[in-house]
Amino acid sequence: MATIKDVANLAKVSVATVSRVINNAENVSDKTRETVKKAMEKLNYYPDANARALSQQNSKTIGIVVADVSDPFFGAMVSTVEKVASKTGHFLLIGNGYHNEQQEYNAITHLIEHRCSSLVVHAKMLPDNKLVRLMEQVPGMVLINRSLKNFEKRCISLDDRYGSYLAVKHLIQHGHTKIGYLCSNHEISDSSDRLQGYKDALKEYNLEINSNYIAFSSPNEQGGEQAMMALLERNREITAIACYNDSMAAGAMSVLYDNDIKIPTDVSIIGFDDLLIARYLHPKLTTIRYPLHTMAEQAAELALRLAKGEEPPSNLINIFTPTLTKRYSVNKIG
Amino acid sequence: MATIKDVANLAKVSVATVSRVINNAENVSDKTRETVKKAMEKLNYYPDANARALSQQNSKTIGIVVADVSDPFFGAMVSTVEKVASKTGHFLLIGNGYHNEQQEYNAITHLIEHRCSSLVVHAKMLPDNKLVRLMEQVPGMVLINRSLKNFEKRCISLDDRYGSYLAVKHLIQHGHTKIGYLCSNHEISDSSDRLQGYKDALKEYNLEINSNYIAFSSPNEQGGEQAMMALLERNREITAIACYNDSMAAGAMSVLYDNDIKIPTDVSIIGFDDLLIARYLHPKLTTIRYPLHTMAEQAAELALRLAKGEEPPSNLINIFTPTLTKRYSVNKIG
DNA sequence: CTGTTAGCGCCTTCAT
DNA sequence: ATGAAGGCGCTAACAG
Repeated sequence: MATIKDVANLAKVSVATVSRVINNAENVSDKTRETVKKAMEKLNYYPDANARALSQQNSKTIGIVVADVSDPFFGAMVSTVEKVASKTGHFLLIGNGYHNEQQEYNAITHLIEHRCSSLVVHAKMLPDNKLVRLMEQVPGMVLINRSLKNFEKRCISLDDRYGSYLAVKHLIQHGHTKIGYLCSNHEISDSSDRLQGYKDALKEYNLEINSNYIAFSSPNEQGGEQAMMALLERNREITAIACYNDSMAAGAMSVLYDNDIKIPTDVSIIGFDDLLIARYLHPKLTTIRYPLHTMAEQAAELALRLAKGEEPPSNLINIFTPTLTKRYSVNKIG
Repeated sequence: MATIKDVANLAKVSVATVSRVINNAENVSDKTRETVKKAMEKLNYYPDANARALSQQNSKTIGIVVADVSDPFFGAMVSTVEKVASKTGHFLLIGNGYHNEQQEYNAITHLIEHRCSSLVVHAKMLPDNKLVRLMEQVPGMVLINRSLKNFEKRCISLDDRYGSYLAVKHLIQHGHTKIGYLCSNHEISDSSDRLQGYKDALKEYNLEINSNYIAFSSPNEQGGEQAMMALLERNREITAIACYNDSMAAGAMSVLYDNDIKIPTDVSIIGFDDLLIARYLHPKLTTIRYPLHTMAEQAAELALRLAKGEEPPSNLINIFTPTLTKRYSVNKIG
């Protein structure tokens, strides 16, 4: 692969001049610029990004770690950050944590090794203390979907508990009292917070919390199927179901259909996240909106600022509030 | 950020020794290794990946370009390649082409600049001649979902036309004769090939090709809605619909429901790709299986081999054959 | 406007 | 088993 030297030789100029052309410096005569460009073209020259990063001490790349790019939730997150990155002339490096502490850690350190000055990190398995150490070392590191003590200003998260509370309250206000909950079995705050929101709503309306009404499984379609089946086995009286997320709701709906239970006539169901799929299930899913796009965008911009040594904007929203998106999967009872 | 020199100083050894520890070289005494590791720990040392890549002339990273990571189809593709990468100790660099020639080109050159020795490229807008030039320059570059003349051995693609033919034949065999087609409006071979497959099947059974039965729109849920509405406006007699992909099918189904048209009682529908969503639509979608996982895996492994200067395995499958996945969205007519 | 040169952080012979 | 030193490709003063 051709180097800057090859180009300089061919164009009969110094490497400095070639470098200037690469970087669009002003002080190069049009004629020289032309010959250099021709030489680059002829040699199929691609400036080595690693060498540039080393020399400039700046890799112009922003890193992101998510649990799994192939999950639509994280896909949307990555996509948003990518847009911010490319708009500011950065390249995006992605790491997958796969819901595993060690892999989350590896992903983050990999990005640090690549000298990403800005980091948007979604890591839920890594314990606080390890995260703290990393946050101290990397000023451009921002946490998304998690709030870390003493670093609140560098965290963008959602009030999960409130979102879930909203969902269940919506069901209660439609007359439901026997409300099941499909819970994620991941041992992270998202799961416990959302479950807590469910309980909050029940308590507020003096409804009993029945552990038979709660089923745990993986927070995806298949998990939704399993959890729904478990719930069905144990109860016939449930008239409404709140779900950890839209994917579980989709799985649950398919099981309900298989059992000839009509939605929302027989059973109402509500999701969480408001992913694309919610609009294309039948009936269209009523759900809780997770303002992922805005949050990811803010996180990316914050990371960029912090990396430059700037302060977080004073009006920055660190904890977002979910809202209800009404569609057609919830009915008044009776 | 600490450098190898800092570590060497603190550990009172030379940088060479530190380098050996970093690379797990044999010839370092246990004692020295210990002190060096302690020093690294103390300084929060992260070896600079850019410097290593430069010095080793090998970035240990594989690059992938897709149209859009946030699209579930490409999410799955990226995820598969990522697994191959991490299994072989590589890091993954992702570029988005956004269905745009210039952006596809930029994405690829970015990856080349980062000295990814292996490249898995999904680029459909870039014309053949540009692609040829790149393929010539980068021996570890592999094309996915596209076949390039004279580079067939470095391409992994699907027989789109046959897949679509299979789908429509399936509908015909269920007695349908008035069959609509929801076509992608992207001007790429995928669109025209799949449309051609639709026509092939009709011809084989001596059915008329009616241009009123074909609607074009974006190959996503929203496009499916639009195309379906267009079809509905123009025809009442259609009893079955073949779709460019599952996303369009999902959009179409939601429109059919909105218009009180029952699936599959009134209208049968068939998708393409067999993404996760197909199993969670109601009714579960009959579709054409795109063996994406296998294909992406093969592409990644091929790219890795080629980068090492090895030949493609002789038994490599370059053109995959789609298959039919029967579910519940297609009925016998009448 | 252009060239010379000293690093950037790390690896890799080659000595010792 | 360890150290010294040149080089990877590029940038950034500094000179001219």
